[in-house]
Amino acid sequence: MRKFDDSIPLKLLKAREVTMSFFRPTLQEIPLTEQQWRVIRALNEYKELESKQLADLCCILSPSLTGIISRLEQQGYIQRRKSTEDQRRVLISLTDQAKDMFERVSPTLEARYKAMAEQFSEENMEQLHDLLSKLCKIKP
Amino acid sequence: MRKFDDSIPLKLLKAREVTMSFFRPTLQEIPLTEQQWRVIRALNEYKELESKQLADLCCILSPSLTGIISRLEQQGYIQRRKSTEDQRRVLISLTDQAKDMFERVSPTLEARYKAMAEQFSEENMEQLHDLLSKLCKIKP
DNA sequence: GGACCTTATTTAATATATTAACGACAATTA
DNA sequence: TAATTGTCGTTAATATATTAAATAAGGTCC
Repeated sequence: MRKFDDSIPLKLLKAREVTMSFFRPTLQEIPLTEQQWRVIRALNEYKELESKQLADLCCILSPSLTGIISRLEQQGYIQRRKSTEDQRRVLISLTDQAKDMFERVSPTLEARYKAMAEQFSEENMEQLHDLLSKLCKIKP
Repeated sequence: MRKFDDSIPLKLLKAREVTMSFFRPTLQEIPLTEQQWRVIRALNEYKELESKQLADLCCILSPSLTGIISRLEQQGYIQRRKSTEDQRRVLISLTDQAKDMFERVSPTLEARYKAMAEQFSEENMEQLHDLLSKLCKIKP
């Protein structure tokens, strides 16, 4: 019988917690939640996205994203508009305020990422990226 | 500037979602949540645990565990008693009903795990276990 | 043009995550 | 032994996760 700790889903969860511990303190100071930062980071890169695209990229389910979006909108970090072609679609983008905040905060978070990567080692990091990409391709 | 998808925390999250997709349908039929099953699996192996030990093993924070425990108790799956030496501690264990359910369900879940492991390949699985163990040792 | 089917987003209901703070008890110290 | 300090479990408040169902717009078939 396989042991409790020999579970890949559990180890992925624990590993994720360890990596996030590098960033939580910085995010708390802003303050932003982990998910809010993920959304902002995606929008910073892709400029304007539909709600569903954003959900897929950020690995957040649509119902959760609805709440996250509305809270970020209240905080003045994002704006949304309806697509003119397809009235079902909602297009989301960052406000200038969010872009400024991003430029101000990302250096600190990048530094934390670098600290994490160095401690883990570049070689391990590459191997892990590779394995996780492979793992994401399997289907039930 | 590092790209959005080059984030280890995000890739860990996505990989975990992929692996969990193998088990969710089975758990839904019982029905049990992912976290409830994690708690039951831990208790099946360690027999009796303090709330905090259980939280650490399952990677669930104490406040979340309080709710999970009370719901599992209502469903008749677990029982709790106060430690005689230290009145602060709560000792938690499975009921016979839970043990029966575990014996009935675990073969199916083990089969799903095997299907996942085979698709990913034994070699990749070993490498991933190894890398995740290493990753869990780094500190912010 | 209307019945039908599909897709995008939201709402609702319940469960869990996260942080802060509280109460009870235990160990330590003054 | 009274005060202090620390730990365990819980409660409270807010945010997110999960599933099902509702809404609304678009596309198809006839």
